[in-house]
Amino acid sequence: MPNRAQQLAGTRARILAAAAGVFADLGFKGASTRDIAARAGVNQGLITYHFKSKDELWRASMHQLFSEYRERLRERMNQVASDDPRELAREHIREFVRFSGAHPEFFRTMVEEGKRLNDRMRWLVETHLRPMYDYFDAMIRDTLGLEEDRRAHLIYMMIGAGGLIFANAPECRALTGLDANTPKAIQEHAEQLAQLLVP
Amino acid sequence: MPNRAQQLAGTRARILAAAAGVFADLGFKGASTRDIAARAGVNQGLITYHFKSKDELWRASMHQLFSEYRERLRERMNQVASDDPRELAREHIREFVRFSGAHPEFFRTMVEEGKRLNDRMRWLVETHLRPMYDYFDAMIRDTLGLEEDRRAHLIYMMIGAGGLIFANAPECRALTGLDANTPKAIQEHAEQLAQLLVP
DNA sequence: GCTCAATTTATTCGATTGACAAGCAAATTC
DNA sequence: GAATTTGCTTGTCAATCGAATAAATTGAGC
Repeated sequence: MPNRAQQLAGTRARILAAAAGVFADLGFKGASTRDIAARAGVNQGLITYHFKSKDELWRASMHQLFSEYRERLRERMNQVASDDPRELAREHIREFVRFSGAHPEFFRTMVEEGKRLNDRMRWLVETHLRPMYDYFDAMIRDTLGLEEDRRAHLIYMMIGAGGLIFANAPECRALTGLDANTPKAIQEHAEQLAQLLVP
Repeated sequence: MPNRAQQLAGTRARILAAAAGVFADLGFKGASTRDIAARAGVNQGLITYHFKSKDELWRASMHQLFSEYRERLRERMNQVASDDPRELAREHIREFVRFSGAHPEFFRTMVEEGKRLNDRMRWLVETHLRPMYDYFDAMIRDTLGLEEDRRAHLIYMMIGAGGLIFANAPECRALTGLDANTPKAIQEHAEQLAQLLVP
C-alpha cells in the first residue's frame, strides 16, 4: 500500500521516463501526450495534471535524463582509484558509453534537438549541454593539450562514436547481427572507444 | 525555354532533394507532402503526380541520396594515386566525412530510421546499408584485421564520429561557436578522424 | 466521515494530412 | 495547325489526431 506521496512520485517518475523515450523516438512535435501516457501506463489527463503543458513535461524529462547522467558519472569517478589523468579521461569515456548504452534516448534526443535552432535547443544548450561540454573540454585540454577547435571536433567524435550504435541498436541488429544492448557489447564498445581516443 | 523532359527531370530532382531533407528533419510521419512541396518550391499536387504515394517518394529520395554517395566515393577513389591500403582506408573515411558534411540529411536519416524496426528500416538495410556495410567491413578486415564484432563496433564509431557534428551543426554552432558547415571545418574533421582511426 | 489531492472519463475544437479529381496551358506530334 | 499528350495547378474532402479542459470519481489522511 503506497503512501500518497510515494504514489505521486512513482507516477511522476514513470511519466518522465516514458516522456524521454517517446520524445526521443518521435521528436517533440511527433510525440503525443497520449503516446507518453500509454507508455507510462497512466491516464492522459494525468500529464496535464502533473505538468502543466507538453512543453514543461519535455523540460522536466530532459532535466531528469541529464541529472541521472551527471549523478552516475559523479559516483563512478569517486570509485576510480587511479590518479593518472589519461586513465581518468578513459574512464570518463567509458562511463559516457555505458550511459548511452543504458539510455539510447540520450543520443537520440541530442540528434533530434540538435538539428534545429529553436527554443528547446537553446534551453538544452544553456542548461545542460554547455556545462557538460565545458567539463569535457577542460579535461581534454589538460590531458591531450589540443587547440580549441580540434577539441570541439574530438568531443563531437566521442559523442557520435559512443552513442550511435545504441541509438541505432535495432538497425545494428538487423545489419550485423550484433545486439548492442547486451552488457557485453556495451562494455566492449566502451573499452574500444576509450583505447581509441586515449591510447 | 526548357525542354519538356528537362522540366520534368528538374522538378523531380528538386522534390527528391527536398524530400530527403524534410524526411531527415521531421521523420517520415512528421514530414508532410506539403512541407516537402514547399521546400522544393513546387505545388503539392505534383508529389502525387510524380510519385504515387508518400511512401514511394521516401524510397526514391533514399535511393537518390545513397546513389549520390556511392558515385562520389567511386569517383574519388579513382582519383587517388596511392596504393597503400591504410592510405586508401583513410581516404574512404575522409570521403565519408566530406559527404556527411555536404549532406547532413544522410546521418539524420540513418538515426531517424535506424531506431525503429519497420518496413522502411528493413528496406534501407537490405537495399543500401548492407552493401555499404559489407564493403567497409571487408576493407577493415583486410587493413586492420580485427575480428568481426570489433569491426562492427568500429564501423558504428566511424559513422557516428564522422556524421554527428554535421547533423548537429546548429547545436555545435550554439555550443562551441564552431561552424561545422564550412569547407575548412569539414576538411579538418575528415583529416582528424582519418588519422584517429588509421594512425 | 469529511476533505482534498490524485486519477479517470469524456469532450471540444482546431489543425493537419494524404490523396484525388477536374481543369489548364504549353509543348509535342501527326 | 489541329489534335493530343503531358507536366502542372487548384480545390477539396474524409479521416485522423492532438492538446487542453472540464466534470466526475476515488481513496488516503486527518
